[in-house]
Amino acid sequence: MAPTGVNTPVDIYQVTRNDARQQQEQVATKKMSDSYRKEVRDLALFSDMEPANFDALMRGAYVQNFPPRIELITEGETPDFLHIVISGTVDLFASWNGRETSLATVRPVSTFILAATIKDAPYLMSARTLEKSRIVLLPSEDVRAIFDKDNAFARAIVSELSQCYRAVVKNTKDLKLRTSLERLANYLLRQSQRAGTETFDLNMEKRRLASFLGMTPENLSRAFKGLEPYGVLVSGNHITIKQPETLSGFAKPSPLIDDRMS
Amino acid sequence: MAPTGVNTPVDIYQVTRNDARQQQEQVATKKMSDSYRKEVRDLALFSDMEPANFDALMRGAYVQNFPPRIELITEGETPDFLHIVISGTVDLFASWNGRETSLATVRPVSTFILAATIKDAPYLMSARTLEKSRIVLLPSEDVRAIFDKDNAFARAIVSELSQCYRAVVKNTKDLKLRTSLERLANYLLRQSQRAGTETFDLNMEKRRLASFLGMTPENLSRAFKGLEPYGVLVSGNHITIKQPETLSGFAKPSPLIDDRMS
DNA sequence: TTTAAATTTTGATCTGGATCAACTGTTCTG
DNA sequence: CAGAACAGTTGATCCAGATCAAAATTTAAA
Repeated sequence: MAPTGVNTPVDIYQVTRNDARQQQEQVATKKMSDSYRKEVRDLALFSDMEPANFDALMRGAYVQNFPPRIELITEGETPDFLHIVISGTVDLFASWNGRETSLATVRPVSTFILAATIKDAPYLMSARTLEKSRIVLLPSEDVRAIFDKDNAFARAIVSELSQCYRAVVKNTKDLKLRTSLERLANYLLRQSQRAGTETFDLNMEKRRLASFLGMTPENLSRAFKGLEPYGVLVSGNHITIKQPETLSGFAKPSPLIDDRMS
Repeated sequence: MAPTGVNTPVDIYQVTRNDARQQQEQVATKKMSDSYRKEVRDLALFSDMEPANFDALMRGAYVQNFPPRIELITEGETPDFLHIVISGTVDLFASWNGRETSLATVRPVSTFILAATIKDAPYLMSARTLEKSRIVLLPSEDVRAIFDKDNAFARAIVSELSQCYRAVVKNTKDLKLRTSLERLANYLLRQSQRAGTETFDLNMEKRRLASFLGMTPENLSRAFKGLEPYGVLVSGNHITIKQPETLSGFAKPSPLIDDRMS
């Protein structure tokens, strides 16, 4: 009945709003000093815009430290801020009818929910921190105002959105054209390539990897077993691809699905 | 083994390039006169741009009539043109490892493969006409050149890409959070809403609808049966939703998945 | 109109992957 | 440090949906 890779929201990462508020107070929200200016400015999204406009954007910005497992935004709400992950990890997920699925992981340094911010339309995904994270918050109204007057910024947004769009299309192809075993095999090859070695650590819990790949944790566990014949060695988070060609022969990676850039 | 809603490419719509070329010659490619200017200009994507820039774009434009089942573009190729469907229907699909799946249907008047054109990156999807179609072709280089100098155009592209991005995200949620029966139920409700009546015709073959919804034709057939208890009457292409509330109670449509605008 | 070809439907069977349950190992926490 | 949560694994069972085969329609072509 229930589709693949879905958890009831109550059995995982359940942190109440109150908990969140409590913990946030430990590290106060503050106006952004120069501390993270450079990191933000270096993002392709902001690097070409007018200095004056960048300054204006930064004047309204906040930096906030969040503890793990805090829900930052909730799907359906209206975007108050464009978020930028400076450190830590953020999980984008969605729920429907008591089911939940992981859609993406955001790592430093990058933004999320740009499309909702620009269109001033409700979030389609919720976001939660996975670990202690530092987030820059840019008021949506400021972002839209500067989008309206800064042409370089508008063009950078085009570039960013194209990238995001293409990433989601690739993900859809992965989901519709491959079995779960194939998805896992290709995921491992991508991670291996990213690491530049045949040995690497999974950078998220298996539970969430399962949800991301559209399967249950039990099945992911079996899928890892199923890749043993292709030379995949698993020990906790630690993965070794002993026979990359063999695995590749099974996974048949394609740049039109698996190249995370372009 | 094979994932859901997939066909081998050879068993459907197999039209060779030669066939295409032969038939195209029946209706010659031509430089675009004023005939379709207005339709193109009325698209949100082009309506705000500088008249001079729009003219420049139109000077390089072609209109072409295609017979049904012609492959217009092939995934992996580099975008030569931004396409605009003036009449007819275009299917966007993708293949991997001998499997194929339908990703979207483009209807008049709208563009497709904007992201690839702007980024000058390989197509992620192939496109084929489903019926006799009239397509306007704008050379990609022209589009990029004018994107670089026309600020209103750049902003319109942001709006269009946001829309596309959000549509794909919604589709992913549909796929990952719902069973095939739920997807069909919600699809019918959307179509009904679009038509404004409880009675409407499916606007594509069931075979392709199945692929689009991520299931096999056999299963779609059974799914229609499975919706009878919720007051869905099917006769060929003709659908009647006899008890919209009952169906809605089962389908549980959500604006964050099913609202095609916003 | 009469074949021919393709789509759709129906039935029977199979299988990938979900669910349920029990157990192990890990990491918080009092 | 002991106990409680929780992540991960393993086994047994179940089910949604794929596959295979064939009949019934529909569409297209001669």
